[in-house]
Amino acid sequence: MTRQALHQFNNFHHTILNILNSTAASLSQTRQAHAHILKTGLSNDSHLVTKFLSLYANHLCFADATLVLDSVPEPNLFSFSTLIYASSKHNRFNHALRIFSRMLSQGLVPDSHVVPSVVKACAGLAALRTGQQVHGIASVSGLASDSFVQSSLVHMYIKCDKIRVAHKVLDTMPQPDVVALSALVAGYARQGCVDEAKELFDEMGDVGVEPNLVSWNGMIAGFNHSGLYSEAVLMLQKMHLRGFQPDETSISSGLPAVGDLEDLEMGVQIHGYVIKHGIGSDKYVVSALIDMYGKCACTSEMSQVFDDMNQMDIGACNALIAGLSRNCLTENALRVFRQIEGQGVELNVMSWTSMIACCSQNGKDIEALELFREMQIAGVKPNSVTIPCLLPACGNIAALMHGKAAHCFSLRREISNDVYVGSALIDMYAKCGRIQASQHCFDGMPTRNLVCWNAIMGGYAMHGKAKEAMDIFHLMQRSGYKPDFVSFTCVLSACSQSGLIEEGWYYFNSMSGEHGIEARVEHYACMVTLLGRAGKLEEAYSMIRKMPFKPDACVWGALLSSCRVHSNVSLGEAAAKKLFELEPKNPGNYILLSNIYASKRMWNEVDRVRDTMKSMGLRKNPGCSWIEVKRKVHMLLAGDKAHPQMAQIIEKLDKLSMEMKKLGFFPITNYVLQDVEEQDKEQILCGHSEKLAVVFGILNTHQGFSSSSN
DNA sequence: ATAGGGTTAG
Repeated sequence: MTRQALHQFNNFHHTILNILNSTAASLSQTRQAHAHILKTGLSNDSHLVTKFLSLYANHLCFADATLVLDSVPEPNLFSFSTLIYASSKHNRFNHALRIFSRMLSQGLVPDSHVVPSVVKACAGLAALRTGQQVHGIASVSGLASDSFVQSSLVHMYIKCDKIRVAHKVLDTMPQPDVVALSALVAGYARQGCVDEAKELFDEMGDVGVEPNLVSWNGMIAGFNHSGLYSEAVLMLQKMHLRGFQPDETSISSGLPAVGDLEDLEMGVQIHGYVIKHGIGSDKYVVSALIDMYGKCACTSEMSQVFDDMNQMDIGACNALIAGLSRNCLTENALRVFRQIEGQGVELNVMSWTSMIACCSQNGKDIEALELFREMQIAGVKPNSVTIPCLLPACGNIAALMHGKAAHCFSLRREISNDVYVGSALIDMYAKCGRIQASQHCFDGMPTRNLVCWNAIMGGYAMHGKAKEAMDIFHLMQRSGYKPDFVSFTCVLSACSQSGLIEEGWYYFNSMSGEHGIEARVEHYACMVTLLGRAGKLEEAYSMIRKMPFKPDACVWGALLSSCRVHSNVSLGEAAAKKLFELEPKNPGNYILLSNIYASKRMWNEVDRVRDTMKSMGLRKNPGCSWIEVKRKVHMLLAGDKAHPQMAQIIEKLDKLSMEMKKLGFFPITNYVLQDVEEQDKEQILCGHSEKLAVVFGILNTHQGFSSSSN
């Protein structure tokens, strides 16, 4: 070696030592040093190897780190441990587990340092089986009494929703620490086991552990997560009284509960606290404030908080979209959504799902379906919340094909067993005229909740199958479910569809009598429909007058429809008068009234109503009737599965409904069925083999219409 | 070289 070379080498060596001792060595420095080490053959030094492993891993260069590990003939426990620790720390859980299994295959016995990192990886992946195996290995290696190991196991079992197992592990700890206890408290509370959480929290003192800020926060978050809003808020107040300063976490966990209680006064008070304590720039706090104002219907305050935010955050954006959606400001929500998209902030599943939910809840069904498509093009994977948000849009416009596609999607993503997905599928199929498919979904569900039962019952009610609906109502109770107000809406509407007056009264009276549920406005609407359709119009009217609250448009609408059926002018006028006040822009009400006049040949009155409509710029919305037609076609096709062209017919129907809604009105009914009476339409669609030819004829006519206009 | 609590979509 020449003198110069030796000098250079010494310089290098010096540099390398400096680099290795500084924790903040840059990636290029690390690479340079590593290259040098490889050239000069110092790579058997296990201390150096470990140092490189840790440097590479902390720069998230796991491939390089693994390469270093590969270059050593026999890495020691310390080297493995370092890499596993770093992998876990940076959420590379699978990597951590791979390295761990390599470590085991080299015959190395894990120690109390490496096990917590491995367990953390299992927790991160919610990999219960692997976690249990690691637990076994730790026990065999005599590490089960190490407090760090135990603490990590507690955490892992909580993440895997095995709270009781976690509790057992904790009970074996001679001195459970505040960390593990707080995690367990939060775990219980999150799962809705409030009593256990409270008990554990209250008994912390007895074990010699004082609950700290984190313990309190865990309780608040847990209560919020389980829907126990007043408990959450109470906890927040209590901790403050006990001398704890609520921090960012306390506030962001407690505020959503304040919003759900619509306690604006407290919300504003907390907002003041946030400003006073300078924690208003925390992104979680900002999101929670937006959420709270949104829930309290204070949209301008909500937007103010958003505008004052100094850093763009997708969580806050999502909260804003949800808030606008909640307050029916669909256009604004869409604008915000597109703005975010344009600003280069990455939209996540929640952003897309919120937007889809917003559209399907606010009458923008086509937009919801289009957003779903766009979302997939954008490469964002829909989840088990996205599907139940999308499906109502399919049902609303009887878009069976889209609904089926969503069903297939949930089967592929293995989320079809989710109770919300299942319930939404049941409802979608029913609305598309496929009650058999609804029943099939219901039967296939491994777990059910009340929502599922209500969905299938509502489906039968919708199809006018009162017997089936009532059977389900009783079967549900025998299966141990207590009916709620939705269940009664379903069973009552089933009765009203089939004119079962006696049964209707029975269920209506049993509601408050046997089940302790106060009748709501929708239950009264069902009863009005039931009585009205049976021709007991005066009785229906007195039902409305006896209601303990202000009748809404549904109730008056039910009366008006009944008056149409029975051609009752005087009561029809009374109902219409109320409806014109409640929803002046709904053309359906004017049409119903004019139909009543027409049935009595009161042509002057007919003209008067039509003139009013015209002067208000209203016109008949044929889209609604078309969707009804379509439902019937779906229903009828379901009974004729053998028809060779069924698939094409349905596909055409779906495409058509999309196009027509886009056009803003409904050519088919206008164009072809314009002058056909209701009962004739019925005949066209429910006749025998000609029916399909007729439907096809309609479609072909429309096809010609639509292609020539394009 | 180990550790616990947070917002927004049904």
